Amino acid sequence: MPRTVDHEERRSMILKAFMAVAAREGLHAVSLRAVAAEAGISLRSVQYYFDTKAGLMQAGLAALEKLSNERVRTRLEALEPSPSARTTLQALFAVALPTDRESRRFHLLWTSYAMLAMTDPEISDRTFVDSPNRLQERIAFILEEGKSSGEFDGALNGELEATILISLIHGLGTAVLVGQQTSESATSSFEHYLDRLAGAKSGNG
Amino acid sequence: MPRTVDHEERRSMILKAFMAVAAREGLHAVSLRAVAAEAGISLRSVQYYFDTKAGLMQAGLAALEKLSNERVRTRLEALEPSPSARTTLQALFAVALPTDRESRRFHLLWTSYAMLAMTDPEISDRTFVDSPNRLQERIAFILEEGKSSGEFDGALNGELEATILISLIHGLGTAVLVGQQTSESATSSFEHYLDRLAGAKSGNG
DNA sequence: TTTTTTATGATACGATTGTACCATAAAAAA
DNA sequence: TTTTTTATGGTACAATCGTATCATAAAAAA
Repeated sequence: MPRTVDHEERRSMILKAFMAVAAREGLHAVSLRAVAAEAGISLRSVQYYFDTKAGLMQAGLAALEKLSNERVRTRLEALEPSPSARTTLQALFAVALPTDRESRRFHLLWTSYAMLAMTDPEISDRTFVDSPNRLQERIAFILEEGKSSGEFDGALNGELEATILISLIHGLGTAVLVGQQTSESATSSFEHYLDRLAGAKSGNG
Repeated sequence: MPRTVDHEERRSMILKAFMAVAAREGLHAVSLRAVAAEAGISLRSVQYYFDTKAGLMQAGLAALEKLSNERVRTRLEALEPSPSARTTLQALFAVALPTDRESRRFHLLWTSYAMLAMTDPEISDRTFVDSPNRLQERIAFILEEGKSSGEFDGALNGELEATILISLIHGLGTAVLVGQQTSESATSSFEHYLDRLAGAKSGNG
């Protein structure tokens, strides 16, 4: 088996074990030995493919981000052709809500990483600015489309509304994650919000 | 000095050191020795007042919650007598926004604890349900008062709006904490939201 | 076939951690 | 004054961690 082994396949196999350990025991409790045991390989092999623990942690965050992007893309591609702005926003909300185990795992680890990045200089804190920024731009774009199609009022401030929407989505997601809200109550709240957003066609001043 | 020493004063002195270490190095990096060094006392003394690390961690969360409640209370008491619903909501938002160092520290540690509670059974996860629930009830009450005074539409669903408001406040707070939003943009967004909430007096169907 | 490179295992090392134990100074109680 | 209790320091211990080193099986290259 040695020589000619797919490095990327090997790395992603180890990263899968990393995610499992991190989700089960907490990001802070991840150790190279625990990841090795989870993957069924030796400590040395984890070192071989990620060099240091910092390398593994950084790769873990990158993998998390990639996974999230794929989930969003899959969800949006599953929509009917030319979906309405509201349908698209609903899909973005649904994929962000930590309902299934994989989604809950993502939320837990993403937030843990975000907090870690605030004290640990080895974790890039740009990720937690750039990634939400991209989502916010996407939402702003959806809102613009909604304005063009007459679904939303043309006077609606897309940038401001996008900021509110992404914060609301994130806030409701966290509330569901910690168990303060149920998926149902969070969804009703979001739908109610969309109702008013669509209904407030004449703005407020 | 021994015999007759104020235990509560001693504990809160150590907890202050605990907060400092946790905020500077991250909650995961807190050790009994680091707290002892920060407080300028011996490891043994930290053990004496908190017994185990789990005891210290639990006391840390309780202290954090108490600190937050005091901040909210102080802020609300500083308002003019009989403030409008909007003024009260603005104050709640302002105190929740991580602008000053103490507020940023609170947000970082609170969220870190919330994530920790999801994998560590020694940290009570009820805290992260009960505490937001109390805030949500308070917001709902404020909205009811606003409805009575005519500031908000009487048909407004207070429970639903409170859920949205608390999630929005939390979401914007986190966005500011990680640096994705500035305090100014978050504040504009919140004000804009309040505008529409107050303006949508005829509901939406 | 011999040699080199790749991938992996085993393990040792120094550092750090939570916990437990022993000693003792100081104050209160007798 | 003697005795007991409280508060604190010092330290030892076993466990765990990240990292580094040595050895080697296996495959590719020569």
